[in-house]
Amino acid sequence: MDIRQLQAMITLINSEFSVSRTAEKMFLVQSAVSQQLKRLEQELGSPLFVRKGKRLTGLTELGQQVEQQARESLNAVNNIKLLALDHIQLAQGILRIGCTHTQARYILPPVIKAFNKSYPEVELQIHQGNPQQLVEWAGNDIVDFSICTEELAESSKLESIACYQWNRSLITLPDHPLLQIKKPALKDLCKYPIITYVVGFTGRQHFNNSFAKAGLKPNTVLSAADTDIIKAYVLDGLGIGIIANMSYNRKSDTKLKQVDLSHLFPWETTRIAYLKNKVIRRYQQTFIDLFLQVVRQDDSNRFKAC
Amino acid sequence: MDIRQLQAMITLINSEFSVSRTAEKMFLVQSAVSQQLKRLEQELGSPLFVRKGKRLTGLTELGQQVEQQARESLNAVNNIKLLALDHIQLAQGILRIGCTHTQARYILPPVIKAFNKSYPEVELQIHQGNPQQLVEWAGNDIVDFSICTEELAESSKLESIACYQWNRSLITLPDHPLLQIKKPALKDLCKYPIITYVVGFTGRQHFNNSFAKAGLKPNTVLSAADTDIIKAYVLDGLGIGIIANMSYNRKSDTKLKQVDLSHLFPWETTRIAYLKNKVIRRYQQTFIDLFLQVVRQDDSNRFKAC
DNA sequence: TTAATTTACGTGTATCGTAAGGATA
DNA sequence: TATCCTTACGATACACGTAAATTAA
Repeated sequence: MDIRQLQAMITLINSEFSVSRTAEKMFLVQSAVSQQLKRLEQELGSPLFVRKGKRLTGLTELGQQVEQQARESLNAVNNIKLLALDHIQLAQGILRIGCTHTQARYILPPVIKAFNKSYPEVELQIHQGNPQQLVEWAGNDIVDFSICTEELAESSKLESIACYQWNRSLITLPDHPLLQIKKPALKDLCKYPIITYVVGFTGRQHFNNSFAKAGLKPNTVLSAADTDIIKAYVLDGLGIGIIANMSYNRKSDTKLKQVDLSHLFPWETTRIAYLKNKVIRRYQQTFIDLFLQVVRQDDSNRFKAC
Repeated sequence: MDIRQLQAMITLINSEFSVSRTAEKMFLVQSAVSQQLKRLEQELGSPLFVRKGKRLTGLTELGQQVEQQARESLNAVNNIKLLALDHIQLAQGILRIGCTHTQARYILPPVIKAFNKSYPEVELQIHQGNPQQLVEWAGNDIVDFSICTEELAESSKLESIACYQWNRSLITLPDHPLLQIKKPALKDLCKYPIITYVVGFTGRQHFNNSFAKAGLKPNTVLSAADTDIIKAYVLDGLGIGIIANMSYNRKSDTKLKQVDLSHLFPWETTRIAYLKNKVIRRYQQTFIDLFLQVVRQDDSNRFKAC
């Protein structure tokens, strides 16, 4: 048995069973991959793949069992390479971070600045996506970590660290009547058109639940995946905004007033998630440490430590 | 990187860093292994082994980290082979069981009889040893399972299933004065010379503790690793025997009287231990099932189910 | 037909074995 | 000196690429 054979099998699975795309990804010709897969099946004595004529369409029962072990084996082999790279002290490489717009725009900048100072040779990649994608990417080793608030329970492949907790704030134009109320209630919010996040993003599910539990129906006129859009429409007078409180910036958002709403909604926990059993390189650990440091030392009262 | 290179590394570690013995075990010449190790180190870019001139003497720091991952990778590769073998329905192979004399002599016979009936093609090996050896053997894949009462907490490599609980019995010649007492106390036992297991075996540690806690000192005139020896000396009139209660056989031990002592000593748990993460072949699972079935259906009142 | 996979065959690379060269106990 | 490990070199095996055959969409 050969590592490349196992690699071919896993790449094939990750390529929807297309041998030619697997070959591309492995920098080989199709026939080479075809042969590798054939040899693997021959050595094991049973087919691993379901075939429709010449096309591969899926895994046999044995194939599914083998897939698990193959992934573990390849992961361990990859860990060996990572350990060796780290040992040579090469503070070089790529750091792939998955996150939502909110993270990329409002939390990460100081972290990335500090990280780049420590490891100028490491290429930083920010992969922006929705929570489902973030989990998928972390699980399939497309990114090194994902910074997630939702969907984490889904994947047993992932481990995660709780980083901070946040809640929501109301943002309005300076002359809005809601600003007269010190602690607005849910039913106060329902009187006005609301602009907030789309479902699946940034705690939108819990947002909905809070109203539903109170028997209320908010008048959500617009949903967006990122806070900048919400702010723009609030400024435009379309309605009131309800955003994650770390997205309000006292200094730059001078045309918007902010009111804390943490008495109305549950606290959300943001976590860094990464593949279980995967070795974490030194610079990756540094990134995590910096991230935690930044959110914990932040004195803007935007997050709560865990 | 190549599986054989990793295999060479692990075999080397398991051979006290002798390249020549590693080569023998791998059915290669020394130079081939030497080259494999060299290529592995070259690819990783740092030495894995500490050298004294040309001799290898140990692992570098990196080597130790790599060893962990290499073992995981090889284990997964081996699991793939096992899964494939099991899939071909080959009810053939070897089943290597580690156990003490007590197990081999008094518990296993009916299990082995039943197993052999189901899988006549499987070669059964009983590796008899002391509890420390049993744990070591299971941990290094020298045996497939070990049946252990002690020492299990030691190794985090192992998983185990609780099988049954047992306690001790007194055995004496038919005319012994102790037989007049219905429930002998510890101090009663101290009046007579005692024959029991050597330290490390069959609950001897807890045996000692029970007396120590009561401030008593038993008069142990002879210790043996197996019950047959103890019985022989009791028959010889050397003293009273204290043995595991599953070792007394009502039918064959007619010249010895037995008194239950479970009111005096803690219950011991016997477990089947096997390597974590290792795939269990179908016939191995059958063996475990048969073992559990036998001890749970046993009506001789010798064990307690868990 | 087009796109994709398998099979056949020749080439090049990489690993093994032989044998010689050093190093250690 | 005897044992053990490394290096050099030649042979062999094996995986890859080219190209033709086969099959599905």
